[in-house]
Amino acid sequence: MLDIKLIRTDPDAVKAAIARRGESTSAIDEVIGLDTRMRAIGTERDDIRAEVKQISKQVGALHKEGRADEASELQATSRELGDKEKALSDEADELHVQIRSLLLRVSNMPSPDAPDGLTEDDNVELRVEGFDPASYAPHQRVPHWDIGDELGILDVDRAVRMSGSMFAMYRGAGARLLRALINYGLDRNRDAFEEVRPPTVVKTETMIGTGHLPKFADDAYHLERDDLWAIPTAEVPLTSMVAGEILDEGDLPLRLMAHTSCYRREAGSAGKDTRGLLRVHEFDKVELYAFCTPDQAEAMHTEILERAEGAIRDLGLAHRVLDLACGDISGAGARTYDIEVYAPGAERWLEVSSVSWCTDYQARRANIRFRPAEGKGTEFVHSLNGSGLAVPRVWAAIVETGRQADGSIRLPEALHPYLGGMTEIPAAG
RNA sequence: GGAGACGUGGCCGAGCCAGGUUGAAGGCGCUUCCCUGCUAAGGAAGUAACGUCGCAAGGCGUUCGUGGGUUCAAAUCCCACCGUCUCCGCCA
Repeated sequence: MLDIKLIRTDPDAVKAAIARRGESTSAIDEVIGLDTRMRAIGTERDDIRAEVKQISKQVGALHKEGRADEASELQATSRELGDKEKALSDEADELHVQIRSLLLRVSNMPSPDAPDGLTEDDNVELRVEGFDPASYAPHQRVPHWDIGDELGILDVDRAVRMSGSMFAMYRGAGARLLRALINYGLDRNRDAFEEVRPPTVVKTETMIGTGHLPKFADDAYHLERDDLWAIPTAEVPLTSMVAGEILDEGDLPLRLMAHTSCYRREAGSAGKDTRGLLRVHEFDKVELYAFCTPDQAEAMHTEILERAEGAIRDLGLAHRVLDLACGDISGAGARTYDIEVYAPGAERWLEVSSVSWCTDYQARRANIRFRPAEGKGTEFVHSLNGSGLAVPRVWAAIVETGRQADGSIRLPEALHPYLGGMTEIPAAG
């Protein structure tokens, strides 16, 4: 959520920032109008409330002295004031609700450093590593869904039979590889990040905190009977962990990581890029997360990016890093780096991590503050997140990249300790 | 799921059953100061967040789980919801 005070004092700057995303700014204007009215009404209401309080004290005193008849006159006055107060109060509350619901749908302001542009074509490629299109042998040009069938390590057909399209099932060495990736993803960040295993089904309020609701309700699975939501990413419960709390500056940065399943309806994406593991409704992911002070944020953003990229690099996968253009940054982010791996069999770049700096946008929604060591009062924290390891697409890239001439899969050295010494998945036969 | 008890400030804990000057006693913790060779002990003062108005000092308002209601006035009375605990039931 944006800062209403900033909207009041510098509406043009806010609108200019929002416009960089290609988003309409009409909600901002609407908010300004409603806010002006709400404050005028609020002041009037507060004055009346103060008067009622004064009168009530007098009434109390009069009753004590046994002068009830004098009190009844004051009571009548106060009753009238009370009616007025109620009307004003209702109006102010109504305005407040309107303002909040408008504000909840406005995205974060992109950082001034984020590249201009509205589509993914405007993203800036920061670096490419380990990628040489000419280097791939024909046996590496087999898509993972075919490899999965051939080796019995990925069973999409049966998964679809039990759950519908865009679900997958890992089997045998494939399932073990998945588990290895998760442990690898967690262990390499254990030096600085606390491991958390949060609930994966959460309340509406929790989804609002990160910005996934109300705007993106269609993208999430909703358990209607209990009004609970299946999380699309561990970012949701991790943000909520300290919702409503005031942290000590000494506790910052607070680094957390979590492995969870993630659930996404992927509304509107049926049919495109959905084969195999390219896009699935349920997947495993290790998420890296941090709360910090505004001063620490930039360094933290770099740290998470480096950790996420390091995990990919150490698996020996070709990848590139993109600095997302304003229009391609998700709602809560101010600046986002994407990491994409190259899958030679599927012949495309696959997004495996989105490292976002959300400034105080989520903190404001979830009401997470810190008490500065120097000075007084409280300040909103900054929140940052990024996938430390998103399983399906990394799994796909490993299997395609590692495929050898005989059809066996060479497994990255970094994973060997997590595979009980297994160094390759044998060819079919 | 059934029955009961409970939900107060950073923490503990009064107040609620007899509604009134209670942002809320007392204690702990914390901060500053005094005393002291140092430490301990002791003494004094201070110690919430948010909104709004104001250059500021400060004023006003909101918040005693959450939301409604009764009343001139609600931490205190009534209702609903959420949560915690105990007992029963069920269960990996």
